[in-house]
Amino acid sequence: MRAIPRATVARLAQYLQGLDQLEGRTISSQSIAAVVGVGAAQVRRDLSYLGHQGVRGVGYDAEHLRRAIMRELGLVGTVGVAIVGAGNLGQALAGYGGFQERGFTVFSLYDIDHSKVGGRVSGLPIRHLDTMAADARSGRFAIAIIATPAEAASEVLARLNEAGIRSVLNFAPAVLRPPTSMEVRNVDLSTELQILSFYRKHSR
Amino acid sequence: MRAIPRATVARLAQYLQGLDQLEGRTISSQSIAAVVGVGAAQVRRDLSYLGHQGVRGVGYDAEHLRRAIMRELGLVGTVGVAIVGAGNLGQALAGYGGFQERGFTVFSLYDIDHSKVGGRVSGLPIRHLDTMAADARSGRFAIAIIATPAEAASEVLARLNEAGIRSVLNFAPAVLRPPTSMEVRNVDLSTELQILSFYRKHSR
DNA sequence: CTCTGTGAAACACTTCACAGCG
DNA sequence: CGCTGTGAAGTGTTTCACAGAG
Repeated sequence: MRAIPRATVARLAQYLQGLDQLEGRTISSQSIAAVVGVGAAQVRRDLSYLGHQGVRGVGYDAEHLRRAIMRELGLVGTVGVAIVGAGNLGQALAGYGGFQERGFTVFSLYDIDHSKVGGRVSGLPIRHLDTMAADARSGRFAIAIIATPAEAASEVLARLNEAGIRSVLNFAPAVLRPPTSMEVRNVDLSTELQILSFYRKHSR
Repeated sequence: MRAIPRATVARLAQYLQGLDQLEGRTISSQSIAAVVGVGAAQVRRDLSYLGHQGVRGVGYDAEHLRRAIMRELGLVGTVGVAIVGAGNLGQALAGYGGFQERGFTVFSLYDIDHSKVGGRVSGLPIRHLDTMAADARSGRFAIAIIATPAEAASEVLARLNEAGIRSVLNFAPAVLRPPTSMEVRNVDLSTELQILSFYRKHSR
């Protein structure tokens, strides 16, 4: 029963968001399933990885469940995040309001452009990339978001690895081959559009 | 052997990117595998869904393979894309240079803010959301990217569906429940960070 | 009687290992 | 020989269906 499947981890995060849209002290697997669009059996199986959280005949206690999921996802206290690359995308991400309310705090942006370094974006400082490793090691952030051009991405990834960062969200359009010690999630716009293109073609 | 697995479709898009980094007229499953970080057997299995494309003892013809993948992904001619929401993120996406070279053309951004409508971002016009359906129906775009606030997302999705758009990439932090006629890929920053948080916790 | 938790079956996807083609 | 294409085995994930708790 140990070792939560990767697919389940991804859904737990969705259930967490979904809980916000549900009313009532207790909720059933059925109602969660309806909100996130999966089967009720799937929800029960997923939640069973957290141990017995529900009450038979009644459902799950909403608040208790929220905490249990957050604990399992490591969302205790505030998690520090760094944004590497202060270009268009980096700045847009810095302006995204959802971090704070989800328990994430952006510590800083990093760039190598001297005309940007020292400035601020959405209230966040832009620091030089060379200072990143020290900030990482002193625990200012635990997760990094790569928002650089493609050419810079693998270099940045190597530096992050060296600085002991294990979790990376990559927005650069590059195929990154992370060391096994790292967990990298790629969000490549081209790839996503290409996948959508396939499903468009195969829907008529 | 028909019906390409979803997982394979996602990798085909990656192989396509990976081909750019490989030299030579012919390439082996081994070399593709090395570039995108999967097993060679996986690559061969995936490519076999395209029919017999390789030559035993030699490998795959790079140019031929690229075309075969593009054809399968529906990347024939140029595919039109719309960006809904001309805020921070929408503007950042509009400035992303990778669309053109991958065969996608952004037709327009859409917004409801009258101070934005009529303006331009990165050379692209911002049109009123109310004109979107007509543009969709006249074939100006086939894929839409939602870059609105969370509250607006499901309303936009409904409008897109009504306008006959089947393929949507959603950047709004909302759990969207698409009709079965649509294929929606969600890129939710919070969800991604929460998943990364889990793997960070479970790596020490 | 309702709704959870879970064996067991079904399904989906990946990897192995090798026959066979060029 | 080298490298593809693919049965067969293995692994991971989802769904069914129901026992059992409240």
